[in-house]
Amino acid sequence: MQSGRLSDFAYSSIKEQLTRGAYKPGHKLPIRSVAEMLNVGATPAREAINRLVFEGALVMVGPKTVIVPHLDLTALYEVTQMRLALEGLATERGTLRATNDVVDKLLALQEKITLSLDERRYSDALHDNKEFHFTIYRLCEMPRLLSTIEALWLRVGASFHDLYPEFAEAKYGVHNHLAAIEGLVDRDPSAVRAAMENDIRDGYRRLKKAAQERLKRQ
Amino acid sequence: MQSGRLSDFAYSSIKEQLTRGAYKPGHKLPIRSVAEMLNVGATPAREAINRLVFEGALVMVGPKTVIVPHLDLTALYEVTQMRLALEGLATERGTLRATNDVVDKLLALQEKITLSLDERRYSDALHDNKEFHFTIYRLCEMPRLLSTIEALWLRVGASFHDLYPEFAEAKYGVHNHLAAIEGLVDRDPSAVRAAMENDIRDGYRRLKKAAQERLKRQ
DNA sequence: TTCATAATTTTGTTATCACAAAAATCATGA
DNA sequence: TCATGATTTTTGTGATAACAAAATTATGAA
Repeated sequence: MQSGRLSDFAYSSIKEQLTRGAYKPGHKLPIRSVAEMLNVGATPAREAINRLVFEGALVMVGPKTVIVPHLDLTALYEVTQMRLALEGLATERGTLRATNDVVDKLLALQEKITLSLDERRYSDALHDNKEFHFTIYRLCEMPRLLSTIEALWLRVGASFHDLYPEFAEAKYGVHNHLAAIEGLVDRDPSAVRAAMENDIRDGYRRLKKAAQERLKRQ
Repeated sequence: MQSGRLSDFAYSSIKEQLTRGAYKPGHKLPIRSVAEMLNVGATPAREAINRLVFEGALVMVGPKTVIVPHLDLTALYEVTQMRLALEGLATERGTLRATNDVVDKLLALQEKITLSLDERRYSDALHDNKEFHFTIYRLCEMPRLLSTIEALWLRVGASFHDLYPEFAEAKYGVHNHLAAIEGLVDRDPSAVRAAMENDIRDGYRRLKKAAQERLKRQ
């Protein structure tokens, strides 16, 4: 179940819950409740929560209240800009180190994604979509860059997770992913970057639209 | 002296020490020592240290040993690439919002920097250099971007701080800063970005060279 | 001296407790 | 019904102690 530090276990657990959309925006995360739920003491729970606040995955709305962040279009925009810059960098660097094995893996992933979308298994599609992106980003072998990008994904993932299903419906991304794969085959950094940027921007627009509609309904 | 949370106080204190180069690379930071030095309990000290480890400003070299990172050219390169991407973004966005007041402030800062360099007050020069950069970055009003950039500065600042004096000697940067100011006057985003990128790259090269020479000497 | 090993000290982690402050609940009056 | 103030509960923070494991030092043999 858990190995080593309880703080890390608590951190991973909450993070996992967040990326699975287990908590609705606004949901409170008091230390003692988290501690009880995970069967750990207050100290590891506290540490995990604070770390997630530092990373921006959770927000403090009062001196003693940490919640799952509400939809925040400003944050979404800002994170998108940072994603374009950093994932663009990772993509260009990665393309130069691409191998045929990676291309095959991406093709397989893309087939899985398409299948998942057809069968409306959005959660699976989103999971493999993330794997698709990070398979490319991992190529550049820049661990610090990678962890920064991961933090950005978590940031929007937390508050926008429940929008992803309606976001995935549109099947945006398929075309961009295929373009990215073609660019990788050609070892053409700027082509792959353009495809990935397009993917990020499409996602941003779709997510923003869904968020605006939801905000209007309430 | 300290207001509110002791953890934050401890965090800021250590961070301050790091950016001032108070600790040599390899210096150990055991919880209890830090706690005693800052006159706080173990909990705040522990929290501050862990946070700095997460951010990459300190490194864990064993299950129970946290040290100030040694010179690491790989990390320097990686952080530089991220800086180019993120500070480039901040610069372009900021340029669009530049005002004459900001230009005046930058001119004043640049005069201070030049004076400090002439009088060999490198610490002052470096401080104002940072202020110069962040005065531009603050313009875009993207707080999440800004804090990410700050973390990057801290990252290299910690292990490369004692190289900055010999780095500053060369007076690199002056020309780039002036070019940036001119670009701001013209409200020309890509001009300012080019100047800032050049500044970052010059700094990287100088720092890398100094680090290599030092590594050779030992 | 050098290296492996044993003894000792140091250290990180976690649970627990006390306290002050914040948040929630309730009561009251218009 | 709603605002407002008082009361109760909940909560984050920080100190402390116990424990296991790591780091350090001491030891001894080759």
